[in-house]
Amino acid sequence: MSETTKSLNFIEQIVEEDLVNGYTKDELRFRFPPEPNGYLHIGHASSICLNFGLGLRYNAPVNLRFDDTNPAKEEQEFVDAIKKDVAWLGYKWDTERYASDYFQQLYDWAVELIKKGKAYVDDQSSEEMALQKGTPTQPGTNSPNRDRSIEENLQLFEKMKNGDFEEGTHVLRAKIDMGSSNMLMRDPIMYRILHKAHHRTNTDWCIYPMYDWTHGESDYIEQVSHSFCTLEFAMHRELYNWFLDQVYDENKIRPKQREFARRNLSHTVVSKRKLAQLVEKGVVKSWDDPRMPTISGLRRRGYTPEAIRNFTDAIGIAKRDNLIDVSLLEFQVRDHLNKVAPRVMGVLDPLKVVITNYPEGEVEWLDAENNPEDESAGSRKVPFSREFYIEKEDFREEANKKFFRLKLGKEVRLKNAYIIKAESCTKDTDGNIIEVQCTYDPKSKSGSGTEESLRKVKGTLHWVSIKHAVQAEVRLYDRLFTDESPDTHKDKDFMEFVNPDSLKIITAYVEPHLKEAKIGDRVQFQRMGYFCVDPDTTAGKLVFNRTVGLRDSWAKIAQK
RNA sequence: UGGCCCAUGGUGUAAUGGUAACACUCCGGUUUUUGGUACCGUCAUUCAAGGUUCGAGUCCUUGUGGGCCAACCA
Repeated sequence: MSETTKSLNFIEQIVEEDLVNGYTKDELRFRFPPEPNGYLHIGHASSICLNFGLGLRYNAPVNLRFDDTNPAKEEQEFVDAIKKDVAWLGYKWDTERYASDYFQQLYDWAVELIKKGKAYVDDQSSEEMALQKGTPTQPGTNSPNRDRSIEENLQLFEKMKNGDFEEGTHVLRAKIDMGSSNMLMRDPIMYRILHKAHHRTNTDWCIYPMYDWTHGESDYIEQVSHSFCTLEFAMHRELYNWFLDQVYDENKIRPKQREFARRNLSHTVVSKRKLAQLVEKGVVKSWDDPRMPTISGLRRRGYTPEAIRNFTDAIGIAKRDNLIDVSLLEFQVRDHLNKVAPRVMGVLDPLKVVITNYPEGEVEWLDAENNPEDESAGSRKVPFSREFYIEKEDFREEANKKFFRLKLGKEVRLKNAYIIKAESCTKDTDGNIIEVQCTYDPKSKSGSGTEESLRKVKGTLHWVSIKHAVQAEVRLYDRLFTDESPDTHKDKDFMEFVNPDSLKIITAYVEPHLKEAKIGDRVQFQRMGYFCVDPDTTAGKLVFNRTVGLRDSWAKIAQK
């Protein structure tokens, strides 16, 4: 064990300081509080890993709390999807909570605020209230209803709750300070009327608490010690604390809100509205399309939970604006898959090769290592015969010495098989090469230990015996947007940057044993990249998604 | 004519007043039956200007640049 004391991020430092200044370890409690109004995406992963990571680090409970205060947007379907994604990422929440569990408590507290003269019912239109609210540079003015009597407020609020009013006609407001430089403190709305069924409380309520009134109090009810959220909530902290002051009991834990910068990933968008647009416009097929930055999309793409966790770990957490290059994410999948993905051979762009001196009809089952990074992965048998496919790009009639592949008159190693030499090739009437004729060195078989087999030949190709090949649909993905930050241009819509070539579907030929592959299986097609079996796969049709290509230094050389 | 937050290489993060670190990317090299992996090497005096200090990326001031705040959304 090396003594590499990893430096703490500023969030961990806050917790450490609190541990020094009075908190005991068993008082620590965290929460991940999604609104069940959509699918989780890569941006949420940071928050999930931050909160659950803290839980793991301090052996503290982490609640999964659904912030379900707006029945107009929230659905059970999203609750289920979120639970699935968090669990898939590998985290276990202590208890599953819902802000809606606290509706009664919140209501009771609101009544007390009214009694203390700290909240009032306003029956102006939202336009009137907006006008009175002022602007960031101009103070607001008091509502004419601000000094309504406590008795009247109580009656009105009761009526709101009982459903006596139409939507939009009355709200309950906290009486704070219309002159505050913080707009959120200008008598914020605590409750609004919504005659809508809630996915959990159904029609029990027709008044619903607003985020600010709900969030801190929910943290307090759950005795969450640290409530971490993104920077755009920084201004809410003052209000969070004000609401907490109204109900706080000194013998209890007082939750502390702190903010961090949301992580922005390059070449994608993450807002629900924009992702929905991609689905609706048919740019992608679904919310879990492998090109989507959703957790479900990444999962389908073949990303592993480990890769995503390592990614969030590597990018850290801070307060400054950021745009994280996708290469950091891609590195993590490659890094993990390199260790765990079995190697197989698959030809994506086939060119037929015939070994003229190999006996017709003969088949040899050759040994192939499953993973050079992991001896315990063992080996498998791969069929070799007279005719097989190689990649079109692996043959040239002539090429310079930098081309370590098959060319006329030169030798190359077939992975796990023989050394072959290209003798001639045939072309169709358009001049396209359609077949290469080779000879092989029978004594050069891989692993045979003969002098010939030990010969060093520059270049090793993957191949698939034609007679044994299994056809598979392969979906090759590229970044969804050509611009690194598609939705930050003032003069251009993000849809203008959609990459028209983000998906390419081809037919590939793969090793026969892949017929047994199951949905979700991840493999490396040697020299080609990492692939996983898509859920569209059926008994008669194999479908692979390319998760990510291998690093390709040849492509860089070839470009020059 | 406001308030709050932020500023370290191409990217992300660290350095807790003691002489800029780690990862990715890029470029170059070694090993290799994957042009993969692994390994080695190159790439910044920290937005600017002042100030405090023996010493400043770190503290102060003033600029500059960026983000956030006026939903009965979260």
